[in-house]
Amino acid sequence: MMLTGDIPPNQTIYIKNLNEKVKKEELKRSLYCLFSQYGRIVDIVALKTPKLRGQSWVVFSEVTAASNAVRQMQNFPFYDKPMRIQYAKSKSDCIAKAEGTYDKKKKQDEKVEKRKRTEETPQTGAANGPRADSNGGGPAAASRQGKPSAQDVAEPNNILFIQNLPHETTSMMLEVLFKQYPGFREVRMIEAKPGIAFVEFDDDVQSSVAMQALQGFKITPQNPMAITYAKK
DNA sequence: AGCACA
Repeated sequence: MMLTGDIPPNQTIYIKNLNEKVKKEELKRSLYCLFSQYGRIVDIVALKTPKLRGQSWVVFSEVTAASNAVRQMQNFPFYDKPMRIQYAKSKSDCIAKAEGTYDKKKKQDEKVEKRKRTEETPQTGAANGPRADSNGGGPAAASRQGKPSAQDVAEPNNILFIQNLPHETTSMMLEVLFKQYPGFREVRMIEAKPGIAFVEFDDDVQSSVAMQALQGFKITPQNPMAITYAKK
């Protein structure tokens, strides 16, 4: 059975059937969030060009991480669409560069070849207007500093309170993370309060397992999440 | 469906 379509293992995975409505930056962050459970991620490539939208490359530092990701996240519903994951067909530039095997000249030659091939195909002039590739503003890392004194530390219960999230975190991203743990019920976020979330489990044992597992998890390198029990 | 490194 050729689950990976005959492509040899690669430390980069190729993901297709991604939801094309998701903006590039958000997509990258969510992919990072989702796949960093399998290993160190070196790079994520996502382009919104007509030919490349709906696809991404996630580069791991280890092939084994990529292998696990291919198997375990296959068909995972992500933004309402099942991800289709394969190994990438070629080595990522960032890896070649790190290995010192990156050849810029050769690279350009390949591009020229591809150009020729696509130009042989006659184009019918049905162009859409240019798409605005609007970058959302950079992360305004301005969360409040607050050392809880012993008396306001909540006792263990089934609801977790998450702080220090990047402001662009979505409930979908958190759901992806927390639903890996048994007893997961739901994520709640409040429009007016970015950077925090509540995650509910069936009971306090299950919420505690998830807390241990995800304490300090970084959705972006600057944002280790801080998990406590919610106050009742 | 679509394999790049803007």
